[in-house]
Amino acid sequence: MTSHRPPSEPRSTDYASTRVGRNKVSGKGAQHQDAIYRAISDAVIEHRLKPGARLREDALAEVFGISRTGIRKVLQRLAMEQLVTLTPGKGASVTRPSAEEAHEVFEARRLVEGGLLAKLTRRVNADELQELRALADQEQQALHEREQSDAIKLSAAFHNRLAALVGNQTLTRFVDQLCSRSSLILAMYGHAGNLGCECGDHSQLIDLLQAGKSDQAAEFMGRHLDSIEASLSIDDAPEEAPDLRNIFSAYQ
Amino acid sequence: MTSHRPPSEPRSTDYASTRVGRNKVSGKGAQHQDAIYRAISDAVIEHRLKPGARLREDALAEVFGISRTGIRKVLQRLAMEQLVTLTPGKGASVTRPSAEEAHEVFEARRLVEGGLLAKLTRRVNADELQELRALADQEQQALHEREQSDAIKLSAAFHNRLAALVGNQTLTRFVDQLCSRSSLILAMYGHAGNLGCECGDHSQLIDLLQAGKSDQAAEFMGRHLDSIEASLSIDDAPEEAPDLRNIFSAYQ
DNA sequence: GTACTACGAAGCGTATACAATAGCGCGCAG
DNA sequence: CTGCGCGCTATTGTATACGCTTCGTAGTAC
Repeated sequence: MTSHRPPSEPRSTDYASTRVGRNKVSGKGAQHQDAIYRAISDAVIEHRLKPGARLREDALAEVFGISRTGIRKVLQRLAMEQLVTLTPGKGASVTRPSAEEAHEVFEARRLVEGGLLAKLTRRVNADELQELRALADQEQQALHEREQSDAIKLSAAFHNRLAALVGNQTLTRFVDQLCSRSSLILAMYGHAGNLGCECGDHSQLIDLLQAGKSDQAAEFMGRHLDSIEASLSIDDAPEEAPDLRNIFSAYQ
Repeated sequence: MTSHRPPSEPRSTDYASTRVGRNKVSGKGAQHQDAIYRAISDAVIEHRLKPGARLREDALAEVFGISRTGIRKVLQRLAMEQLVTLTPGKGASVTRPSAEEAHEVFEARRLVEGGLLAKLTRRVNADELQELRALADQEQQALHEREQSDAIKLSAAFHNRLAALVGNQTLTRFVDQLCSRSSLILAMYGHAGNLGCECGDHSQLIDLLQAGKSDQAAEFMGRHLDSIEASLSIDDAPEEAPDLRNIFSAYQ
């Protein structure tokens, strides 16, 4: 779950239902736009919007009850986080991460999350550990109940929370973005049954964290991310110039 | 009349090409906007725009010869990179990084750049080392010639290039952002004489890199960034509600 | 003399209108 | 029948117009 909310906030902010009413609430518009951002972002992360899906400005404007101006702002923000791709003259679509991009994201996560974990062992406390366990448990439960969307979101939430506990907003936001992109990557290259962090890795990670074994925890995180990346079937680029001759050889 | 605003005297209006309408041979407007982005970004990084400086949309629109719409897009992008701050209803201004933010940025840089350096020792080649040396030399020369702007830019360029050599765009972009923010931090908290990476640190770093001593190089980078951070005078926040009673107690 | 209020200007936020462009189908020619 | 070219439509890109918030200033009352 993305967790930026720098601007003024002391409002009920109960937009989470993705049910963004169309009639003007006559409240602050900025808040509304933030809600739209989260709505689209969540939809992408939960795989309700699949990679490659086109996001027409008019359609979004109508759905959310604001003009294209506001939509464009939201889309631009999403584009900067690499969740959507803006093609000049063509419009916006949900990003289809390339194989290379996928590898980059996981490499970045190994580096940053591993480093964060090393820092974290020195400052984590009991309450925080308990909170992490709760998240991991919820995630496992969602997995068993085949609640795919929830599982995806909770998995990301675990990693995000882990990063947040270090207390460095800059790094936390970066990890958030990487997690969101990972979700996209899973949507493209993951198998149906395999939704990322499935095995009890997260629980084991908490164990290591609790034991204060920082090196092992960091290393474990690395392996954890490795295994996720390895589970992807990046059968690679149906990119430029697919070999039609070969693909359709049966018809020749 | 507003007190602090010399009312629009630079009305020379030499945005010569007049209407952008039809004979715009210069091709895509997107390109133009990118140029505007770089212009503002460079101005901030080179300390030609100081932290806290207000960036009025009208003024920028007139200077660059496009409408506020395009300017807003650029400003939003800059805001996402934390170079400018958008205050709702108030407008844009060059970000004034807080002490905490400054620490975060350097912590992030230690983590990421250190990790990147470890990777880099395994894949850097002679040509690339030479290029890095050239950058470091240029930077030293600029420092000796008191070319402050050039030195700042070259220092950032060195770190950026170093990151780019690893070949991970995602991490490279992150480092770029951190370097830009570092420049802002130096503008706020650095002394006039001390412009960041002044001593021959960069050269030494290349030496370690060339010798293939990855651990030492990573550690050296950490100390390098430490020393920059330590050189700042974060006398800390004259933040909200300065205690005037206390400050001016002598006059009571 | 101080403080509070009301008015005014300046600048941002959003919507709408218009221009340009890319995609697509149709028609015409070979 | 096929291949190419042209015009149309759908959608984005940009500018402009208008309303709202915020800040500054002045005036008045206490």
